[in-house]
Amino acid sequence: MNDLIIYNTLTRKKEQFIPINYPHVGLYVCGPTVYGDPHLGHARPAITFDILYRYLQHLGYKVRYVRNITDVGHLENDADEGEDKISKKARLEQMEPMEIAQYYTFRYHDSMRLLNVKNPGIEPRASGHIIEQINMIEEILKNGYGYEVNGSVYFDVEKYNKKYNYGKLSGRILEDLIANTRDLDGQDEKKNSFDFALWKKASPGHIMRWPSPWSEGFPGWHLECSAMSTKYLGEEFDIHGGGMDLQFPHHECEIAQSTAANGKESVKYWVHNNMITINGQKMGKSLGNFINLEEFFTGSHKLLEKSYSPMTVRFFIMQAHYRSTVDFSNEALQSAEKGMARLITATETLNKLKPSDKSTVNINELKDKCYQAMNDDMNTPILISHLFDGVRIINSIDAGTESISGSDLDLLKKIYNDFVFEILGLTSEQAKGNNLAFSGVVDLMLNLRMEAKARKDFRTSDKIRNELQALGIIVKDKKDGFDWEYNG
RNA sequence: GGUCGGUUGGCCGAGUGGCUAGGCAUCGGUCUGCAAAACCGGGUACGGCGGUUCGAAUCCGCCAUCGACCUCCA
Repeated sequence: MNDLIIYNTLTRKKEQFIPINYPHVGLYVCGPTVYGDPHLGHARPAITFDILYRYLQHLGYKVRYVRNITDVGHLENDADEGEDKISKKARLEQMEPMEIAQYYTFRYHDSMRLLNVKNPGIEPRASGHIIEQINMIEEILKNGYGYEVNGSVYFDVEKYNKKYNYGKLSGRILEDLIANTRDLDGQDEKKNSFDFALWKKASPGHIMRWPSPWSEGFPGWHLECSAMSTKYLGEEFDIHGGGMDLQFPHHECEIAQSTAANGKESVKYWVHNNMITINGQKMGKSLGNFINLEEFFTGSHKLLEKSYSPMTVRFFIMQAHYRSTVDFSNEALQSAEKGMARLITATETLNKLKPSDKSTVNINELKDKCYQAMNDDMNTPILISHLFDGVRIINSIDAGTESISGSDLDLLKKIYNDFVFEILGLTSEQAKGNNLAFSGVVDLMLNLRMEAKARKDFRTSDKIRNELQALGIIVKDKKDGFDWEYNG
């Protein structure tokens, strides 16, 4: 249980995972900003940290998993006058801001359910924690690391950096930031361009606004995560996750805020997943390769040759290490789809295996390798490669070229149940067996085919096979019978 | 321009100073009435140039190339 190693962005090293309050683990992950449909970029962190959550639980930790919903928009860089993303969308569609946020929150939940991503224990909304954010700003002001200008409050990075180290997470040095500053609009209120907003006074047209000691306005970007993680996980907690693109400035600012408010660092392990590319290119709206999850599941995007099931997307993401970029292409997705089908079929074959007196295969070694892979910074591709080695073992036992003892068979079943379904979170999407009448009819047809084969009536047997195949039923002959799969 | 991270065989994608990653595709074989499935086996690698080393794809340097971030974009 103490063998888990994870890569900590803060130290840029793999470190042994030791929770602050064993056996409890606090896990905070940056969730979506709900102003648009969930896309591949949302799937990657959701799945990465779903696996971490599942694995920690599997190891016996009691995990409190917090994943926020950002429904207080963030200022938009290229919008005129720093407009709130959610309120902008609201005006465009003539809806209430909260209506937009609610709609896309449901859309996000729907996609997560399809991807078999477990619900977090707490899913706090930024809009529901305005008071906590205001309190945090007051703490920061009290400690002297913030200043108010015209109803807005900014974080004093330069002062903070004199005592602490601003830039430690992303490897930035304040002097470089000063040297590289660009000219941006609306910077004149700040002492320094790299200062960031804790509270913004709302412009007259800004719909989302709350009262505060400083102005009617809205909280700054990075504050919600600091306030909500502190509220639910405490001033110090174990793991904070999110996409690599959030390292700077978002997570850097979170560190600064928490440290400035509480006087100490809040996060022990920072974990970041890498990004997704499509056909080798960054995914972006302007590049026309922006594919949302629903388009994947239905195959409706023009770059997709076919639809890809949620489990295919999940499996594909897990076949790459979470700290590597992963490139989506039709060819790669289709090979993942086939590979996963083979893995899932093997788990079904496993349940039909008959034990022998003794084993000719080493199941304990397989188990150890699986744990070693997961313990080594959640190396799911290596885990999957071991599971495929196991597939060969399962099929060989089924074919009679290897044998397995009863106790080894039980262990093998446990390994596959634990790793394939519980930890990797795959589910069988194959429809076989869902309907007793349906599978009964297929079995009946295939028994008739067996009889036809027995009397060498191959015209009839081939006709049955071909017509079943046309209906999506794949017939697999075995030595002493048959098996089949339905991909409807 | 700055910081960081990549560049692996037909495609995807791990890993390691010398010992088969794995998947998909492909080729040969076994099985089969045929096919499929399954099993066995084969081929194709480590961006370029130098250096360290008995030995580097793995360490170092330079170059090329791709990507992320660089203050309000999850």
